[in-house]
Amino acid sequence: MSKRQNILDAAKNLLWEQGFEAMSPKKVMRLSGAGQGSLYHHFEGKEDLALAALTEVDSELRAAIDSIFDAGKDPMDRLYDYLNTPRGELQGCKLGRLVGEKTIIESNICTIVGAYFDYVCAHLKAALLEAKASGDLPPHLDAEAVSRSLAAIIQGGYILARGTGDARQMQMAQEGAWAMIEGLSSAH
Amino acid sequence: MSKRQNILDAAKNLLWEQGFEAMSPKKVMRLSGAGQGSLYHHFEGKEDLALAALTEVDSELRAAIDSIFDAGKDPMDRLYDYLNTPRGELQGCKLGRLVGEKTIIESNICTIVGAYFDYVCAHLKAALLEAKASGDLPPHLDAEAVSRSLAAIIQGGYILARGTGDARQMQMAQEGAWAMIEGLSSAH
DNA sequence: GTCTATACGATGATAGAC
DNA sequence: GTCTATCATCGTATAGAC
Repeated sequence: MSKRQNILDAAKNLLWEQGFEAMSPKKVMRLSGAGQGSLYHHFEGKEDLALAALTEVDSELRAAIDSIFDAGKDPMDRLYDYLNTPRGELQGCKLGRLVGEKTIIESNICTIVGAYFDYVCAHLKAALLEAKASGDLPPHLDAEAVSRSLAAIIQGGYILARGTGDARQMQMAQEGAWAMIEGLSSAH
Repeated sequence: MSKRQNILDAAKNLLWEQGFEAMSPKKVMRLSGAGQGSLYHHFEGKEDLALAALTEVDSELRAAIDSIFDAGKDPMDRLYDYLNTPRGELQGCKLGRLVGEKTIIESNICTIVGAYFDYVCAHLKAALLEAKASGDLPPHLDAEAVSRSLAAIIQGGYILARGTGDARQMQMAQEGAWAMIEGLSSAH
């Protein structure tokens, strides 16, 4: 495997485990086995490296989302699957976790995260609209707003879990979300 | 005003605007006008200072929560008020925002955040249970799980808003949450 | 209590040899 | 492409004078 990819993989790991500010070039070098020269030959600097690493992460996350929101599936099944995917790690969303850092907000990295959120919400909204159209959800439900709520439950679930050190908080947040969606479905 | 309080206020501002890792003793000194000697006289170090500052923040946030969840209010009104309090800042929750940082997770600071989350969820759960008892919400709704979902919507709403740079994302997440609660209320 | 001086490792990057 | 110096700056803390 090329040094470049070694560096990229190390950066991905460190971003995931420690965040952007804590991901120093030195740590990347240690973890990848590459020297300083290699790092600055392949990447312009720390932010450029993170940008490249997170572009790969973005692709991986979108692939998982595409699988959950397969257009061939029933819309309620898509929602169920999104809200029941096990999310046990206390580490948080590989992209969402980063926006707590001020440096991220001020950098180009933030656009990757924002676009990913929009991507997820678009899938959620489509499923909600289809479910409304087929009579599975009440016709006046605000699909746009609810899509944001459901995405927020996942991101916020990670926050609760990390804050309390209890991974079940995420599971409860997800269960509560489905309980509300299911309640709206069966009762209108 | 005492130097000690100046230092504490500066720390609170920096924690709120930049996070824990970015809050260096040097920045606290500049912002507070205090010298290094004062800082280390009143506090053992950076973590001790943050702990003291966030203990004050915790009290302030709990007071706001107590006001929203006034026991004299109708339970549905309490839920409505929690989900309709304007949360326009992109800065995020003064406590929840911090748990993205690895250093926080490994420190005693995390227990403050976790306890605050539990406090909020307890109030939410109580309101949900009362609403169920009075027939405003369906009897089988899982109050524990939904309380976590609603708290997660607030924390996650901040994440969405910061990631996209659009404060309205938080507002939408809150509106969607109320749409679901209200839908459950009117339809069962 | 408050200040200045000092220490030492880490950070993020550049220079130049191979 | 990859490596090893080398650098200025910052972060965190201690020492000791006033």
